[in-house]
Amino acid sequence: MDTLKLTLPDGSEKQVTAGTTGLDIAMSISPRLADAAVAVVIDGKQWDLKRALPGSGAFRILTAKDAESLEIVRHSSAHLMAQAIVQLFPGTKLAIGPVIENGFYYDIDSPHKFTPDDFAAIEAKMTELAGQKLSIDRTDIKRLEAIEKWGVQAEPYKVEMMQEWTDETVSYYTQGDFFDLCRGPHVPHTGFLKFVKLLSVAGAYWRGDEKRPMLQRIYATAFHDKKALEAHVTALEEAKKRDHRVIGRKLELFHLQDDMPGMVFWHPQGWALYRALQTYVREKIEAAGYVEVNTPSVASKVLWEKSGHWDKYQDNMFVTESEKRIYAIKPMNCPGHIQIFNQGLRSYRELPLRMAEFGSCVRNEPSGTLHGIMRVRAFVQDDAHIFCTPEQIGQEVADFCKLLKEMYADFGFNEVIVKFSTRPEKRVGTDESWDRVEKALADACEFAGLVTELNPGEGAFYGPKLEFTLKDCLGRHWQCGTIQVDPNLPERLGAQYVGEDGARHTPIMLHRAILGSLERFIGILIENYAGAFPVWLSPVQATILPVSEKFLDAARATASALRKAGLRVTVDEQNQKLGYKIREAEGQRLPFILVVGEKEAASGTVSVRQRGAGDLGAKTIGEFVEFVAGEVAAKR
RNA sequence: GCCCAGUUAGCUCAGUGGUAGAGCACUCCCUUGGUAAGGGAGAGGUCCCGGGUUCGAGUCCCGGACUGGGCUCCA
Repeated sequence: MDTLKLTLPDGSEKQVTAGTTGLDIAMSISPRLADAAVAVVIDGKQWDLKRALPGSGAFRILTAKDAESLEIVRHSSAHLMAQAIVQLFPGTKLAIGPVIENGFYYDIDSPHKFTPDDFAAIEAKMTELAGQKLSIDRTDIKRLEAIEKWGVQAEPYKVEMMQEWTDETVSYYTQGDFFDLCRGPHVPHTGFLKFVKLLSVAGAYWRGDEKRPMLQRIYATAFHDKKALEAHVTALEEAKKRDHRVIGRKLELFHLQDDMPGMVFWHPQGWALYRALQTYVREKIEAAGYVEVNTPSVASKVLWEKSGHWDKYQDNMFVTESEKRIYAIKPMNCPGHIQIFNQGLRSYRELPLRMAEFGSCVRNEPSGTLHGIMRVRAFVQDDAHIFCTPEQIGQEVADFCKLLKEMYADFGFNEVIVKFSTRPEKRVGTDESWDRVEKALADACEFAGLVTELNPGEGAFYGPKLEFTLKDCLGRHWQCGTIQVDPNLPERLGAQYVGEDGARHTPIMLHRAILGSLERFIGILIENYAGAFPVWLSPVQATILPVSEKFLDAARATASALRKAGLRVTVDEQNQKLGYKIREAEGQRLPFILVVGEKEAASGTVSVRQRGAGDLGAKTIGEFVEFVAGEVAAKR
């Protein structure tokens, strides 16, 4: 009889006969371990507890203590949710139910229209099924038999998937009278699935294809224990409190209105923040050798035809007409920048030419995609186009990446993910040119020492791109920066320079943005800081509170002195007690609150209260200005 | 654009076919204050828009707009 050789985590070796299961081994160690075991890992592969081990190798038993066991619990929870839904709502057809970050979902097709009101009943049914500790068992079956077993009528989605597979056998898992096609592994019984919460219901196209049927997707999450589940729910509530739309209103940063969807009205406070951000970007790019320009918002159809936008991007453009000529509002700044490049004869000596613009763009985005100020129709990009030679791409991409990381770090974003997107189906330019440019960008990444994830087919219609995703303090991902290599547009719009050889050449154009859109980036900042902006960005850096109306003039004089020193300050002129005004200013999450009363007015000082630190005592105006300058310089 | 759900005072939200409500904010008056809510009075509504059912619609039905959660798309 065959024996398997297992290496346990402590390094010891164990010989077992073929056919032994993980559960057998757990049991031989201790019955308590056997009870707690979720699954095992054999030779790096997760494996059902009750399934005969497939071979020799490193062996581990997964319990709730192992992070990877949570995925298995969630995967099994998806099955349990499906079981509950099918029992409660007969006629429901199942599509897919994968594990995702922080939970899982199941896509279903049902005559019942699910709403959050159904969640309690589904959760109750799941709890009931979990309480029954139904054994979860795997069965292998010939794929063609499985197609019969499921049947096109009953489960068209499962059948469609199986028809596309090429494996000879597939597997399914049974719990009670429910079974579901699945690769596994799963927990041994439903008793592991007691801490589940349904979160939301949403539409989702079958296989993500907008031409296929719309299914109902139920999002949910599951944990090993009640405490972890509750902590997650609390975290979701915290994230909700950071919603930029809620904070934006509370801090009077901006508003949106129904009759002009996707357009932001910046209020004085929000605009101060916007300008602080813009000033920062300006300083950074000027130091990095960029020149700033500004180009018209509306351009003739003729230009968009030449650039290719009319063909490839028309659906997203607002088009208008005047005196029988057709115009479109610019959705991008690149054609405009080439118009500036094309004025006069350019020399290779001018390259690389880094042309920046806070480019105001308008894109007619589908209504369903709009979201607060994160996704709007009118926005400003911290855009720039670098005109360079093919040889300069590597250095320019490397310099750009350095600048980007430096700037993200100033906001406390230290983790950046880079994606490499290659040629899409809808594109301009020859395959040879795409080959060349994709290689140039790949080489540039290597030169810059970037680790990239490949994103095939996701490039812009004119060229391949890198996309930079930052992680905020809640661990959420935001794609912001991008750099795109474009040999096509300069060619189409006739950009040329005179080379060292005296001949005319077409430059390469690098489209690049670091923050992406200022609107979106501010949305991210609001949520990242929960409205408590660092002093250097804060719309109001300090507010001055007179102890009573008698000291209003002294407060105003202080404000005027601080404004002269370049600080953004306000005076709280409300006829209220000090405690009330402090409470309100704290609610606005301002970095500094300055109290001016009899003592301060007489000595030319302010009593400083710093956000998070409390009362710092009295400082002269000069001392305070210096203190703030230090905080600003440190980007605190 | 697609699926589902929402839309009531400036904001957050109650209101199951019969006289539109609360808290906060706002205005005025009193109070003139020392580190997270002083007191009183008042004003504020096309119940998203348009149709329909009904003696009667914020409430039920249909259509539309917008918002939200997602999907597709995307900065």
